[in-house]
Amino acid sequence: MSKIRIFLVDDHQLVRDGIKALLISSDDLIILGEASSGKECFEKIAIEPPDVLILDISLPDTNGIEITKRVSVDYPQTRVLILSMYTNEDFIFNSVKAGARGYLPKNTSREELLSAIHAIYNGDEFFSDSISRIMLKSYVRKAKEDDLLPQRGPIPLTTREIEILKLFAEGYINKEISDQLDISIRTVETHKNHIMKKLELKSTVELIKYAIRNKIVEL
Amino acid sequence: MSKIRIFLVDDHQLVRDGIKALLISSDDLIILGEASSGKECFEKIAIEPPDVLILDISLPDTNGIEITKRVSVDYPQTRVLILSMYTNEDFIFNSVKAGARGYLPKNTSREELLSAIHAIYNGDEFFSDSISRIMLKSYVRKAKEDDLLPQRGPIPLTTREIEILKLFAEGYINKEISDQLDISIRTVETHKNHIMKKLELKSTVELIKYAIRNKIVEL
DNA sequence: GTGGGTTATAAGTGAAATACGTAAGTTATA
DNA sequence: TATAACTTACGTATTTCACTTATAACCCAC
Repeated sequence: MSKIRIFLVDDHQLVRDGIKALLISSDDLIILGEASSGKECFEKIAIEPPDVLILDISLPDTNGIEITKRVSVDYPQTRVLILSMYTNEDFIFNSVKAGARGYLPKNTSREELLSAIHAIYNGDEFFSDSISRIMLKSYVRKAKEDDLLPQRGPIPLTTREIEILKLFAEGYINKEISDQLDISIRTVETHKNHIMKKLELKSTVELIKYAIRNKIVEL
Repeated sequence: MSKIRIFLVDDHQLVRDGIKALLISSDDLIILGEASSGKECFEKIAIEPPDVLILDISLPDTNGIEITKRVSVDYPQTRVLILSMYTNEDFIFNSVKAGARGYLPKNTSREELLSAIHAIYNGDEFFSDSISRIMLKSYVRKAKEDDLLPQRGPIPLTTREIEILKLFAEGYINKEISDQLDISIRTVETHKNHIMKKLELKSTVELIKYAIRNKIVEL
């Protein structure tokens, strides 16, 4: 069985040495190399891309998220594990968005670090309990926002009006709407006028935006 | 110390009995009552709202999510714990969105159920490991989509064209745009035609949606 | 430095679409 | 049953669309 090849990026010598010390005794891992800056990191991994890249967020010349983005594109076989003292949701979200497969706080244990390395090496994601909690909080927050933003009050339109608005906001012109609903084009226009009046909208552009905001149509 | 008052909603007698059997021996809890439908549930909790409402998703006359919504508004002091055999992300998301404080699969253990009850009674959220994993997967997926959706490729428009599109998508009609930019209305029309041709858009509605998707204007 | 591509400007023209005020017939519902 | 709300419709004025043509400015390459 081949060993998991690790590359370490952290701007503190002591931290790198600490991580190495934690990993050295695991005989299914091998430390391929290390770097203290983004520049050094890219120079070295170009020679031999590792299986797992352990990244700090804050670095002298760049940050772990930028490195993650580039690595995800240029070395898709390399999986990124973020190891950071920063645990705020923005960093986590942006790391994941950039393509990180795992995120650990710096006060993690040796066992957790090893679990994380193995998990992401096997194609899974790994987030420590504390990071998971932060992500779940964010999930809950976003789920609730999902309800608050889109509609400030019920839609005060009739069934027919919503029907017209939906078709219009889907891109049909009045003639097509009148054909589909088998009514006069004038009626379609009137309905649209009523909608605009009711909602106090001044242009068809606002009408379309209203339809999107209120999920009458997809964007 | 007062006991945590529980109310059970599930359309299967056997399930309700099972849950009661699991909880009966905990002397810091008391089963206030139970219901097998939404209607019955609302009738009974109106008399004495519980601290924790344990809800099934599927019910004969409604569903747990609708009940959650109403309870969250009408009885804010009552916390909802969803206990469902359905573990797909949509149900979880919508439950949380509706105001549920916890979500457990039906194959949960007595210990986990008790932990969940105590957690949400204390104002925390509680999701079982399996549910948490589903939520985290979704978090990761959404984080990645966050980058993919907004732009599939760079905007192939000139500065002037973007300027025209921006004003149009803000709701100005051609005449107003021509006045603001101090150009002929024919020029505005020509620009708009060019934009439509370039982007292969068939209606002004699509034009507006394009502008929103590509963040040329706010929704 | 001349030709070619891109951009920004403008116009003609007929057809198509829309805006807006008005109004009649139909349901709900109080 | 009276009133409000909803759906339907038209006339006229305005606006936009679709397609074509045209000119000046600019940049870039050969």
